[in-house]
Order: sequence, then C-alpha cells, then structure tokens
Amino acid sequence: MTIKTRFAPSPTGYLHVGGARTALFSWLHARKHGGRFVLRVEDTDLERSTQESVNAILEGMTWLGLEYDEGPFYQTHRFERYYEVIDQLLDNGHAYRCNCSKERLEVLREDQMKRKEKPRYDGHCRNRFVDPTEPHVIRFRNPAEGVVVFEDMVRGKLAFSNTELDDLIIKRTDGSPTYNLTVVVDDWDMDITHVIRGDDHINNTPRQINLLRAMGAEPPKYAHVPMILGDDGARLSKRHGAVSVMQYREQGILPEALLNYLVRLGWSYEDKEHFTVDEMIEFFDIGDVNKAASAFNTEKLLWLNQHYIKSDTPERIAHLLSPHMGDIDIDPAIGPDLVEVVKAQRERAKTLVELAEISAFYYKDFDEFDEKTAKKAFKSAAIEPLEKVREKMAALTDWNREALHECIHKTVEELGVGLGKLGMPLRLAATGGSPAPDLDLTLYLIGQEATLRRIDKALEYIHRHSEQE
RNA sequence: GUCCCCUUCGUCUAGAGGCCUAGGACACCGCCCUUUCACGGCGGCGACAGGGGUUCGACUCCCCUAGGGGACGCCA
Repeated sequence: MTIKTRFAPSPTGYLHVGGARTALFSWLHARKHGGRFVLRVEDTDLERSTQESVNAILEGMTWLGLEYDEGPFYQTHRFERYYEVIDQLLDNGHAYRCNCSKERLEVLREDQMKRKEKPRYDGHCRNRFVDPTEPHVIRFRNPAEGVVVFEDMVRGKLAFSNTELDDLIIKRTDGSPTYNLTVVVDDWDMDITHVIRGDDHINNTPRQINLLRAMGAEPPKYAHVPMILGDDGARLSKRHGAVSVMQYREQGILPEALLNYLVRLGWSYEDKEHFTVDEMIEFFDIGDVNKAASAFNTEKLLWLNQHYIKSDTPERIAHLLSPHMGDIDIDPAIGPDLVEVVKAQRERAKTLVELAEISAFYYKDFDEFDEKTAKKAFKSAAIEPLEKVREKMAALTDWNREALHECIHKTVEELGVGLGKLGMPLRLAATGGSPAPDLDLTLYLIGQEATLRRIDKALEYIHRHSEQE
C-alpha cells in the first residue's frame, strides 16, 4: 500500500512555524517512502475560516517548497459525504439525536467540576426518542467500557479508557458536521496511512479510533509530534515576534534556512547541523522525533541563515536580495553588479535585509559618516594622506584592484606612515562606516567617480571639524 | 479539578545499563588570523529536576514527588 500523509490546517490565520514543521515532517515521511502528500483545508468552522487564510497558507507552503500531490481538498465541499456517514451511524445505532439544551449542559459541567470530576456529557439522550423535526444535534455513541490502545510512532504505546471519553457531537444544530467526524471520514476516504499532527491531538485520537471502528474502517498509524515553544518556554505566540512563515521571508530569511532550522527542532541525525532537502529526505525518520516540546531559538535560525547566505550561489542570493534592495529605494541595476556585491558582502550579514543595508553604499552616497568612527579617523592628520591618495586615484585611467592597491601603498610609503593612517580614513570616506571587505575591492566596486566624490566630502568634513577644535 | 503527555548545558540536541571524566551545535567569554567589520581556526564556561528502588553497575529500567505542557467546545 502506498504511504500517504496529509497536512490539514484550518484556515483561520497564517501558516505559523509550528504548523510548518508539522507539515514538513509529514511531507518528509511521504517523500522518504515514495508516498503521496495531501493538502486538506479543514474549513468547517464557517465563522472563522477565510479565503485569505487559505491563500496565506498556500503561499507559505509554496515558499518552503512543500509541494503536495493531491488537493487542496476543502471539507466544505464534502458535506454530502459526511451526511451519508452520519446517516449510516444513525441507522446502525452508533449515533443518536440529542436535544439537551446548552443550559442543561452548562449546569451539568459546573456540577461535575464542583465534584472534581472531568466534565463530560452524561448520556442523557442516549436512549431517549428525540423528534427529528425538532432542533437537535447528533452524538456519537462512544463505547461505554474497554480501553483504546494504539501505537504512536513518536510516543510509543498509548492507552485510553473509554470511561474517560464521552459522546461527542458529530453534527451541530445548524446541520454542519464537526471536526472529529470530518477528519476521520476524510482520512479514511483519502486513504491516509499515516496521520502526523501536533500532540494537542493526542486526546482526540481514541475518539477518532472509536469513530473509525464504528464506521467499519481500519485506523491509520499515528505520530504525534511535540509543539514548538517561544524563547521563554511559553506557548509560541505573536508576542514572541515572528510566528508566521511569511514574516520570516520578509525579514530576509531563506526558505532553506527555515526548513533546516525546523527539521532540527525535535529531531537530529548524528552531529549533523546542515541538511539539504535531499539529505532530510534521506535521513529523516518519524520514529526518531523527540517527545518533548522545544523552544524556538531565533539566534540559531540566524546562524543557519548566514550559513546559507554565504554558501548558496551568489547569483541566487543576488536574485533574492534584489527586492530587499528595492525596499530601501535602491535599484541594483544602476551601479556595480549585484552578484559581485553579494560576493563582497555576504559573510557580513545574517539576513537579506541586513545584507541590503550594508550593501547600500555601493549604490548610493550615504547621508553622513558614522560619528564614532569619524571621531577617530577624521583628524587633521588624515588630510594629507587623503589628498595624496585622491590625486593618484584621480589620475588612474584603468580603475582596477591592482592599481588601487598600488595607489594606497605608494601613498603610505611616500609619507612614511603606517597603513592605518590612510586606511582608516579612506575606508570611512568610502563606506560611511558600513562593514566592507578589502579596501581595494571596495573602492573598485564603488567606482572612480563616487570614490573621488566621497574623498572630497570627507576632506570637507575634516576641515569643517578641525576649525572647531 | 479530572484525564493524558513531557523533563540531559541558557537554547537545540547525542545518549537504547558499563563506550560518560556525559558528546556536538547556537549563544556567551578568551586567544589567533586580520587594512575596518565579518568569515575562519583554537580554547573556555556550562546539564542528566528531586527522592526512593532494581542491578556488581544507572542519564539510561521501575515507583513517588516536583515542575512544565496539552485535552476536557454545537473550535479545529
């Protein structure tokens, strides 16, 4: 039988990192075993589901490269099928109508809490006749005794007593089917062999197994993966910063970095830290996933991101960087080749946003020099070296690294000073204070015209400030 | 409250009874490299939640306690 897994988000918000990791594990399991991966949209909550959310989730999946083989299926398109199953359950006595009022249920719950019991439906309508033409819900008749046992691929053997379970609602008063019914029918109809989902569903599993059995279906295998916590160990939420996958893209994170980070959260393979997608598929084993929840650590994500920024091809990084340059009003088509700039700058940035910021000076004159550095570098002693080197550079007819290197070294030699005396001010003059590589490379990329202009600007600055001394 | 689950450095993790003086990674701190900033290299700091068993021997097995999380909805 072909292995088939699924990702089944409810479209009530964006794709967050927790959901993305669950999807990744599910996807990896399918890919590893040559199986199929299904995307199913669980939109039975008409109130909260939106098309906007569906789009956001799809966009996130695409960005991460988690392509699906089937779907997206929408549960709202499958109501007829759910009714068919519900009618069957009703016919063979596995379900019954219930017209208990919300008030009665509330009183019941309060009483149970007061008696320190687990709140649950008391089966009031189990054997009562309820007029089908009157408003009512339909409940599943859960087995009264026995134990539901299943082997979870992550948790191991799990057992739940039926006495802990109650008769859950499978069809609401408004006629719509509920979650526990729809998942079970869909997983069955879609031949899902492995249900990989968050461990907040552990408690639903015995109910779903009972439902499946009542329908005469064979339960799939289950794997409940732990959740992701925020930096502080609390449940991940907006207050921890970015939780939506697309926010990471906006912040200049590469999809492979996020994927690599996510796969190592709750899973590992030897001492390996870097995984290509192919390696993930090769080494991933759902059975090796940890049981405990793990905290999301942005520092490590950033470290991985930097790794990919400096090891992917400069062409690809340049391509991804381009829109971020646009965000700060720079058109990389005007100025040095962005690929060359990426090569020069990339080991100095943790995100594409940062890379754009520290690369801006290649394309655009900065407004002011970094004050702290200027205090040290722009003293009157810098005037002569700067003027001398400017003269040499202005005379160059071929603007290349070797020639620039020579200009710099000849100048310090003639002046009999250390390299720092010229290097520091010249660097500040050219970059404004941004981190940059070797001076000759930096100046080469900036170009002759801009370099001379910036040296003049620096000289003017020094004169202005030394007058005040 | 009831039920279920989880517990190794600050964080992500290795560890399936002797290989553990508990390994790796991020972060942090030193040193080296260096025309700035980085990259890189080397080194340092740093953990088995607590208590009982079982065993010749427990991070590893069992029990209890504590802490954390989840579920308990006509949400999914």
